Amino acid sequence: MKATISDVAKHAGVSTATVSHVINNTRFVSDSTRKKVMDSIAALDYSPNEMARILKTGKKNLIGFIVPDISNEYFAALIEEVERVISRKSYKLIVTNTRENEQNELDSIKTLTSGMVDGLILASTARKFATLQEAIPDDFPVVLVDRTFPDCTFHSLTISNHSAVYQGVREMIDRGHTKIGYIAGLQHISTANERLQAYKAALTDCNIPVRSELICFGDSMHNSASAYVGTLLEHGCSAIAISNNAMAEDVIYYCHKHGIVIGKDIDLLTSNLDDRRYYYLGKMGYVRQPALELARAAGEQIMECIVNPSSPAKDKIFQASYVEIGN
Amino acid sequence: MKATISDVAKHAGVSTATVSHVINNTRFVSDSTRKKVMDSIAALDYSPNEMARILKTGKKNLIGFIVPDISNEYFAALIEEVERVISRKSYKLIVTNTRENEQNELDSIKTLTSGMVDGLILASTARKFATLQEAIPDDFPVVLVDRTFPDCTFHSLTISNHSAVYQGVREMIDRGHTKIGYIAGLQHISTANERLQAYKAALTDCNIPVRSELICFGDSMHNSASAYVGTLLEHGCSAIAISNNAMAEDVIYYCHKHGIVIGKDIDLLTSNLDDRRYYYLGKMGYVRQPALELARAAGEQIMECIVNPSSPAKDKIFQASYVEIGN
DNA sequence: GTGAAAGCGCTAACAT
DNA sequence: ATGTTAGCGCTTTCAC
Repeated sequence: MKATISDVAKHAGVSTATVSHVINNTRFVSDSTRKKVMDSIAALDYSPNEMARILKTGKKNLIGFIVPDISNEYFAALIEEVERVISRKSYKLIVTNTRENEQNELDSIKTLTSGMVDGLILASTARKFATLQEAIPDDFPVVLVDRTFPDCTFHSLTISNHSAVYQGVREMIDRGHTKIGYIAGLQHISTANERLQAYKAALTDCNIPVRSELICFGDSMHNSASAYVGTLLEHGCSAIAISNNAMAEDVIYYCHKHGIVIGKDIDLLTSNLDDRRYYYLGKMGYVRQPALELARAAGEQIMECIVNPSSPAKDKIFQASYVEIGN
Repeated sequence: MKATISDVAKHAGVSTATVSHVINNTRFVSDSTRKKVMDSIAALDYSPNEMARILKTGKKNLIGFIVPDISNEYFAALIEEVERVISRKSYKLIVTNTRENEQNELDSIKTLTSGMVDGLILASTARKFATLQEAIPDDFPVVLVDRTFPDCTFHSLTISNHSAVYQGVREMIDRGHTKIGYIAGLQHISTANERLQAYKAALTDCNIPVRSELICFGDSMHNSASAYVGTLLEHGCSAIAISNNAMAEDVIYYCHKHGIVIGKDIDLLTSNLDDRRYYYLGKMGYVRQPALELARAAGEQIMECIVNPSSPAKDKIFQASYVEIGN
């Protein structure tokens, strides 16, 4: 079995206190005893049990980040940047992936919040805020990121897509499109919902009827959207707006596979954190997400929550911007 | 503060043993006491401290996965698939990102292996195997994935790129290229090294001198490669092979930005798990990584290691394949 | 049907 | 300069 601190103490002929103090440099130990202890540690291949330490001290220096879809580069970027921010305060980041599954999310919350991490960043796929509130211990430091709820009482950091998507659809209309398809994401996700509303608002404001057969619902992840493109085209769409990047990539792929030239045969509105990947795929509308700013703010916010757990919930909203890319 | 099991016991007027048994359904409790306990749990918003439970029982049902670059979709795909596999055995996955930094990796190893997880999957960025061996407790269930070491004594699951890259470069040569640039990754990474060797071997076998000014070294992550493209072109390269997908994306972006048509002005050899993304970027050579197979095997292997920690180290090597994509 | 108490591996007063 | 020991929150044997 794995050696414990008392094994080391026994082996070195000292007390566990001394061993502990050697490990943590937390009080003076003479060179000779220190050496004995170090030797015993090496001899027994000892390393302290972090769980026991955490249990005792309550200090973990660990943040949890629960994401819905780790294979979406947008969330990957958030993770990377959050990690950067908190590592400067010598915190480490632990990530779990839920695949947009609420039960997975609840399981992760339970594992992480019950003594494992000091704080939690959460891009939630929950249906209702109440579910979350129930799952997370009172006063546990949490910040919601990317997605929130109308009745949310946690800190929340989000990106509003309304005006950018609205503008994107308006541009399509201005370019003469009247049959504009929409591929929506999971409607319990605040961002997905907001984007769909923006699409509808743009149409309505231009007196174009919102037709339900032109609106398809994907699962906000890869592989759910391509099936809809054909249908939308059959319905006569000359333009398609897509809720998020993962589904947009499906659509783009579909188009290329079928020889449909983007920006010519079809007008596309898509979204991501960085237009590099889309730059060369054809001319299209693009909703740019300020993901790094969001991640930085989230990292700083969770650190602040830990220091000051009862500060009033902030509700920071970043703005996505509409751009046109390609050539 | 957060309620503990003895708070609940006190509140319900029972012993901690009873509370524990109610929570875990581990011995009979009369309906009336059970109800009292449940009520107290609700009243105090109690949830058990997982760390304490782990400390006591040693059971965690948690696997750690340390990746070097979470924003690389290849690793994201591995994560997602590993999670799928182990969740079927009701294990959860915890991920940390090292950004190709060895110290980050060592820190993560320490956090995870000292009592937090039952097993570790590791795509290592360590320079030497000895470093790893030192950091990981003896007999801790580990499987190395994607990258390994010549002197590795852990289970290791990798993808050989030698023949695919070799073939890709040979095809370039067959198409008449003689000045073929190479953008290499971090050379302490086994895969990056293997690919560079394959490139050199292909040239040598065709009596084309390996010229060091045509070989550039990136960091295997985004944003390190684009700077080299101009240089390689100035040196007269008509073809470029790129070690991994993250850097290839830089190159592709660079080309499009500068009006260099892929498959016409320049020949490219790149690599990833899935050619979808590259499909429409022009005609190019492509090394396809069987990432999902790799991930599945890794998930199964770590589960087996946990059941049987002392089974002899396996060394499974998958084969990447060369394909031509685009049109 | 329930309780008392030991102990998981560690840290940190309190001693000396 | 170092040792003794209580206790972090939980599970589980043993006892009743």
